Amino acid sequence: MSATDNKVRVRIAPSPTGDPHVGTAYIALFNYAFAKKYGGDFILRIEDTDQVRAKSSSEALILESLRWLGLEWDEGPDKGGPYGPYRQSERTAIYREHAEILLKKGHAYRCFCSNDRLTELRRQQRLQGLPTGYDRFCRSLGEGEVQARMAAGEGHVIRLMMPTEGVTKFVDEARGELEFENHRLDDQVLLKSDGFPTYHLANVVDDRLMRITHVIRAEEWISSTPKHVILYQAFGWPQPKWCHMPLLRNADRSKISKRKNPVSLSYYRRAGILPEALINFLGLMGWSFGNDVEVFTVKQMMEKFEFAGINLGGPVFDLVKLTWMNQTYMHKMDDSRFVSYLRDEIFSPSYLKALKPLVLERMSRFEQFVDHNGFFFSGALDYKNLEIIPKGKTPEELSLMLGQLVELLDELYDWHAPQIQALIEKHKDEIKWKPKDYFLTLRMIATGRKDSPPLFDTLAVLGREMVRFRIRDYVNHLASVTPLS
RNA sequence: GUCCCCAUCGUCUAGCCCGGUCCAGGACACCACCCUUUCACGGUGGAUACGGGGGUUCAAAUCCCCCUGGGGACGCCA
Repeated sequence: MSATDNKVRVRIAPSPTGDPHVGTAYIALFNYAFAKKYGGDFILRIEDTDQVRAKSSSEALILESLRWLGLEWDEGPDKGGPYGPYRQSERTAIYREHAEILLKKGHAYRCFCSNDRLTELRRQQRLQGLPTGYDRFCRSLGEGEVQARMAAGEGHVIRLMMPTEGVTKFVDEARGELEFENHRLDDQVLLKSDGFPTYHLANVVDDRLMRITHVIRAEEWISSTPKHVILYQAFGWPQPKWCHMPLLRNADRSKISKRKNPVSLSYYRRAGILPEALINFLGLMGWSFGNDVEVFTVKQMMEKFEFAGINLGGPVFDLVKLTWMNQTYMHKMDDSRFVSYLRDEIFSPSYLKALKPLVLERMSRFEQFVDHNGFFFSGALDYKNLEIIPKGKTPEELSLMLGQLVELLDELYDWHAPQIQALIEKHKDEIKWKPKDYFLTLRMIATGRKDSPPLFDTLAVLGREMVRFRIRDYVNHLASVTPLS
């Protein structure tokens, strides 16, 4: 084995299905710190195998966000490297080839079961209190039948043939040895009927082909790891080392989610959180520097990082402490950084340009700009002096309506004024609110004032995360001033 | 429901592996006081935690078991 074979190689493998996620940055940070501690490589791989949900705009945002945080990768889709391509959608031939290998080796089989059958199967299993999972119906299909159905062009998937007895063990670097009974493992789909691989296949194949030595990922993957271990065994490959980081949590301790927390890195950037403050704060999640030191750089972190130092309790992502962290970094800024930050991030040319059509005709002197448009640059607003609850509506009704709205906004694919307008008009009609009640209320919540530029354009410019944040913030405010009975 | 992971102040955590130095340390938030024309920063002090029950031991936050609680996974999503 040559020296390069021993080189530490880790990866971050985000799926480009939406805004760049704070959890991605969190896992990226620990991968980065670990790799750099040992002079290893940090690889960025885009896992865009979900044809339905992958968005090309999302990938660019992920790259931009990780760069903003200073987590620069050594190999990735934009800069290439010796093990490319680094975008899974460009590697489908590789996955098909590997699925064929497993088929030949007798570790996989073709399955023709329909989605309807699978759904019904799961329903029955749950009804009877049985563990859900594929019943391995197609395992027993004869070769002749398989060939015939394939020749007839019948759609099918390729499943992994799990061992039915014994146990699968692996060492989690943060937890020690973990053990799973094989007969409980599902015959995982490896290749979907659209010819694309599932996460399990693509991930294992790529990690091997890209010579990944340590898989550092979130805790939610623990229960899939035995399947991955078995895949490595089926291919006859050596395993990487595994380490699962605790999951970031909402205040109620559930897995961090956009419904309960801002999770978009774009949001934190817009909110004026400094990248080094966010990174430092993330470094405090599940890990500590030691000696009661809380303020440190990535460089300092990577000197000290060890798997054994990981605290397994799921850390609550606390905006208040993040804000404190940001303050300590802000106060240390020099003059030029202060000026350039405001100019490039807060009053950036692109943002000002987006604002121009909304604000210009309402101004007669430039001095009015700041006073009229503060809400375009701030976060939480002050609702104390506004009468937001429409006449004839109860706080409960308003709260319910806003809850529905947040859900709807979340599902909106295109965040542009016409789409936002269509969605909101529809909701308004469905719940039979008067336009004035609905729009004025929303305007006040989004802007903190009764007068502002056109509502939908304003929401579009503010961004999904900010709008959602303000609605949520207002609902909290509402609950605090009117104790719900 | 089934399997798996986890468990120290409200929150982030130190201590736990190698039991005594811990009537548990630091930080955020909170309260009080000081500084101060205001606010903020800063300083000082305060309140607040080993989930419960059994063991083991001279001794347990630290080791073992049970319970409870929390979380995750169970998709042709990742």
